Amino acid sequence: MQDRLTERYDPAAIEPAVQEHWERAGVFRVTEDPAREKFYCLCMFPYPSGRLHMGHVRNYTIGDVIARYQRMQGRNVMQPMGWDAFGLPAENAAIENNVPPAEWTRSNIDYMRGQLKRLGFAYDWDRELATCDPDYYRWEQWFFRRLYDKGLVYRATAVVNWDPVDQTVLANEQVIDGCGWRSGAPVERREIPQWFLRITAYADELLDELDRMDEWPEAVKTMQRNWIGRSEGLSIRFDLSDGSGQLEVFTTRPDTLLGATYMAVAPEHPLAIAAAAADPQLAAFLETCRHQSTSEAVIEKMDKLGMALPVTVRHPLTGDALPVWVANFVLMSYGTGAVMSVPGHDQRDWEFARKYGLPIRQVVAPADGSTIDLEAGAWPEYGVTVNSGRFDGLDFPAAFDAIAAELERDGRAERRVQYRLRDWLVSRQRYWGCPIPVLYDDAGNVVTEDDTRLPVRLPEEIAWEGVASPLRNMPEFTRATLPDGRTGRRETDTFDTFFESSWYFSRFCSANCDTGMVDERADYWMPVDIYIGGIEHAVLHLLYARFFHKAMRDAGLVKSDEPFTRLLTQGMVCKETYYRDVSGGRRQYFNPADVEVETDAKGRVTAARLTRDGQPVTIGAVEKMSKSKNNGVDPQALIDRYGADTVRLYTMFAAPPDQSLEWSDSAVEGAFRFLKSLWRLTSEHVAAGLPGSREGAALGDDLKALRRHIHETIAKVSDDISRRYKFNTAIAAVMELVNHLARTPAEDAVARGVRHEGLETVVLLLSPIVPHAAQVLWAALGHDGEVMDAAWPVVDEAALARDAIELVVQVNGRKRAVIAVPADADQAACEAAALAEANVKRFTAGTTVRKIIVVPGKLVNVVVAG
RNA sequence: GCCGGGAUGGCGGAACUGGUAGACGCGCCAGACUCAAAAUCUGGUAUCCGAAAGGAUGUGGGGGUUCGAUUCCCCCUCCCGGUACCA
Repeated sequence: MQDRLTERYDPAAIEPAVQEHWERAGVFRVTEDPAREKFYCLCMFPYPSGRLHMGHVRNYTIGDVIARYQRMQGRNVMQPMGWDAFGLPAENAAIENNVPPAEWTRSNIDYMRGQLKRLGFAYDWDRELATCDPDYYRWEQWFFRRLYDKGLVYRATAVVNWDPVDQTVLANEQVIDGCGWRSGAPVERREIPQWFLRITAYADELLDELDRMDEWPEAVKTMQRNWIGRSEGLSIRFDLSDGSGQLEVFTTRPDTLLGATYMAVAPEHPLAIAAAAADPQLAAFLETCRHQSTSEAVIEKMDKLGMALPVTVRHPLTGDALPVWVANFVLMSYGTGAVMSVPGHDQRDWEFARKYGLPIRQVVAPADGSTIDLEAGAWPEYGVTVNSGRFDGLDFPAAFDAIAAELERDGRAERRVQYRLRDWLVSRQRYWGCPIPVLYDDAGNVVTEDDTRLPVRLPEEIAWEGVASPLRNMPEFTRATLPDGRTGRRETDTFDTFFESSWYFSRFCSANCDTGMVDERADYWMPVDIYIGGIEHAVLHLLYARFFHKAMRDAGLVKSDEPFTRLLTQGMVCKETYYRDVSGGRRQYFNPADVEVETDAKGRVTAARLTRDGQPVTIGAVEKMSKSKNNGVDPQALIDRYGADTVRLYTMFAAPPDQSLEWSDSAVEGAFRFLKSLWRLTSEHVAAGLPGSREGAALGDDLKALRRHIHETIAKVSDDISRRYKFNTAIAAVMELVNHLARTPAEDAVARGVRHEGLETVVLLLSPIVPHAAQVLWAALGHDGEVMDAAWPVVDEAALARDAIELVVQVNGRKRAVIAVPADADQAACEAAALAEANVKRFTAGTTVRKIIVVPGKLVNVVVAG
């Protein structure tokens, strides 16, 4: 390590040298040490899409800052990294470039690993894993069998998007305006048998545990609670009028039962299908429904359409005949595929009833006696029952109980707890995933794979023809001998990639274990102390991972109830978009790197043109960096130009981690400028020789103020990093300190001593953020060893003492003056000083002082009247 | 549609528990250095009035609570994330 500073800050020279030194010394390799407090710091692992994007840089810098800070607190810190390597983009690359997914994925991993190393992240690379590696996925195949034996796995049919031209299943993302993204053909719904994990068996625990997860953001917990959607209600069976059977529905509002005026069933409901056989018009309607999206967002936004079925049901209380309709918004996969419709008290039912002339009845009224207008819309609030015969005049719980009791007595209903959460569909009809380890005998019966025959390897040498998974056409894969020696065939579906990402954090603890899924080392490291990743994972990934962890716990594999003690959700990285309208109403997007922006005298953006042709482009919205909007800024170009430390510093400085970040190239320049000036200040300081001890020397007012600032900054930055996770304000505080250090002359030994203390503090406080520069500066300031192993600075309470403080003086809440008072001034003294101030007198003259509010240490507010 | 989040100078953001709105940085303007440019340094920079002192206005819009509201409550607009096969 160098100990004399070059005059110029040259990241291209120092960063590779420092990284090489880390690598040689193996400083990030960790093992279990029961004597030390552990800290497991984890970022959501990346999908190896090709190159790092700014979202990755931001995510991993946040994690690295926290990991390095915890290390300086003396903890045994583990920070691993791996690859969420299965997924759809690899198949798209295979189709587009005719390169096998395995090859594409592994070369992406190699490139991106290099980029991560170039950024200087403190990872223990010995623990690296890729989920497409058979040594990884064999254990989830093994665990699938444990879940199967426990009854937590089952096979049932589910609806998929089917592309009739490409003869393949499409992801929701691949369906654009109801058509396949490649074929352009209208997509069909198709029901096929698929594998499910019984996550609903853990619904109550997943819900209840949220109350004890104090270190998760409230927003994420609320979203998970709503997603699980526990509700208590009544399951009611309506008799079909012709006596041919019953129609079962679930309702959370039995108090509105007397207001039910029709029933609605899903297009796939047996009643609808039966009726369509005799009615071509109905059959045509069901056919249009068959082309409907499977996505909730699309279904809920489309026109609500329906048709009457030639059947009625009997109301269980009144005996009235209620019509049964088929409606395109009722989901077969949710509940029983049928709902009772109460248009008076449900807005969607109201709109449907209005559209088709169905009756609307009021059966609940506001408890305060006010009236409602059912002509204007439904009234969905809780109130008191009306028009409900012998059930009139009851509030919600009383009406619920009375109606439930009567129906239960007759065996027509029972109270039930229902969840919005559905079981986890883990089958994917895709090639690039972990093979589901089951087989079928010649009669089609399910046969689970034997542990001894695992892993079921995904063939990687494949010829990709067309767009469908090649597995189905590979007899060498599908033809199999069953564990008992009979012939059969192998399942060609693969797991949802959320399966892999649901347990990788446990595997990191015992990454090289080849005798089990995890070993006892996981008991030392788990749970993860802080998990950092995008807010877009608030529900799906984080709920699946919580469930999987509990399932592993119940299989005796891990000990903790929850996998992630603390969660930090980062916002997205955004950038302005630039485009031109091209034919067909489409837009051609241009990358910001290829666009020049014009500004007016105030720096306001007025126009943008394409550098290539000098012609204008339209300035679009600021959106999440994405391929489709072509607004990604390549971090590599910035790293090459400014170095890793500048990129890290800028991403941490630009916004707090949980907010979205709008990328600005010029602000990166500012971060670079700051590092250059810190470098220069330090270099000038050490060039004059290191100062001796300042022990015992008295400080003047300026130096006292500087020392106070140094120690206030230590307190502020420590709190910002460890409690608030506000790295932007931590950096701002350090910048202020550096400005203060630079403008305070340091000519004599005492002043040079204070400056030395200040520079040491700055280097330590910044070292988690800019570790390369900090290492070199630390050495230059006269220290041996790693700055990351130096102790975090400690606040000197004595340095914080102040003689005088400033108080704001307000008159009627408006700031009129700032006064200085002794730090120990009492309330009366503050009031007197405030009232004596000339500008305060101006506003109090000729008025009566009603009261004076003194907020100690902050302000005095004089309330006057007249 | 539903669930969650957000909106503050020209821009990113700060104000942590209801107490000085705009810290820090970018940009811009002026000046210094320079033959010149770059780099660097110094000063200014919410808007309006004013030479200044100071004053008025101002945190997406409308209302409310309070001595005092970016912060708490109610209503609304727009933007973003998720919506179960993108990861």
